[in-house]
Amino acid sequence: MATGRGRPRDTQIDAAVLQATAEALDHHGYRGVVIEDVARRAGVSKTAVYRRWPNRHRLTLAVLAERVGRIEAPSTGCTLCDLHECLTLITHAFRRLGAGTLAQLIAEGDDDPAVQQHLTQAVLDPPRRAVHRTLFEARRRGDLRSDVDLPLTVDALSSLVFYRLLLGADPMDPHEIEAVVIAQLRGIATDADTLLREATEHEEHHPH
Amino acid sequence: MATGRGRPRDTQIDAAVLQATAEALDHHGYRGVVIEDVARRAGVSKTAVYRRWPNRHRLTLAVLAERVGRIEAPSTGCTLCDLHECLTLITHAFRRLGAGTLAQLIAEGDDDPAVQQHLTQAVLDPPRRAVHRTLFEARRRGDLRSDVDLPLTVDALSSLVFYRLLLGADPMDPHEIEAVVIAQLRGIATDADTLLREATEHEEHHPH
DNA sequence: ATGAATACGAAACGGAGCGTAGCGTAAAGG
DNA sequence: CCTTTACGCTACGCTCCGTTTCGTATTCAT
Repeated sequence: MATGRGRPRDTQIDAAVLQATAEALDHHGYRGVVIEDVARRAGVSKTAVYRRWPNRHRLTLAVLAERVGRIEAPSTGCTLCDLHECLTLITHAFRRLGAGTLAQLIAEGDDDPAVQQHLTQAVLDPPRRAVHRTLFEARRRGDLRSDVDLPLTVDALSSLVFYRLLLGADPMDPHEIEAVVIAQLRGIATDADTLLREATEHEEHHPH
Repeated sequence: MATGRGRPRDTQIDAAVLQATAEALDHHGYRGVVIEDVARRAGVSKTAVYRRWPNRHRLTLAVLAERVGRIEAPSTGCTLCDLHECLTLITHAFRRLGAGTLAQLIAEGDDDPAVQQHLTQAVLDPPRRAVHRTLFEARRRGDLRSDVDLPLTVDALSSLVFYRLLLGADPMDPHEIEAVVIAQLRGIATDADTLLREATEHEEHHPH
């Protein structure tokens, strides 16, 4: 890899395989990612796939990481708005991913710590960090009590999104997200009422 | 089935297979439930297994339903205590179940609504109902605001348990459960401070 | 008693899909 | 030119699901 000895890899193959994998993922979920089919649709041999990714788990993660990894924590200064936006972003990103796919990836990591770590790093940490950052900023502004357990609150907020995706009938809708964020804020804010008022004003400046 | 024509089924086989399945589940998780192995350890033919359960998914659910289905909603009259107890029960029941197993079952139901429904009914609904009942009692006592979205609050509380089990490093510990319940109560209670005080008194009567 | 229906065990099978290996060819560098 | 690596093709071994076949056993109905 370091030295350029031998025939260089065809970078178009990487792209084609990732493309085909993404399509299979969207159409049939994780179990639709069948290496032989992916290779054929990419116009590539199975060998070429396995030369780049050690197994279909890692291949799939390579696609998902790009989709989910780009969640940015919003920062408007309005705590309620930021949290709402944050959870909305996560909901959208993971809704496209699909419940079965995520569940399958989790299951596969059950007995292999390395697999589990890759999943966590590539797919689960990014949204967590976004929520954490949002809460951190809020606390820095003095919006949150000082005794709030930040990691636990991160879990409390993001867990709902995953739960509804994995186990619920429907993913979260905007109204539900708002209700949860408000209830949560009442539990951890120094002055929840003021935050709610600020959010209402903010809404008037950025309608819909 | 209605008429007793033909040789009756050996009820010991049912028991032996369920037993063997439970052991496999505890030792190696869902993927350890290999029909051929289960049958052998139960001293039974594979045919006998498939005559009773249509596939390993249903066989596994038959075991889990008995374990998880017996979660009873506590009812001491102390809202905080009841919720704490409720979440603790769920955490214990599902910790034994194992993250990989649950994830695998969810994944398998992805493209088959019937499978998904069986899982929901046998494993996921019981804990949900326990939380719901606990919250319902609390609202009936007037401990909760009247505008509280009960189903959503049920999700908010139980989601955390599942999230930590499926995606987190460790399941919830008692201290974390308490912190979450308190924060949540501040968001939905009519008078959170009084509830907390009651819980403290209750604790003195039922120490440890 | 005899026959139909059902259960049981043993064994073999078909199928899906993962990941690997062997072989011949192609492209790069020393 | 020789070594190294990439590529495609094909075949293979492996695991495990769920099915089928066949001979035997057990029960009820007539």
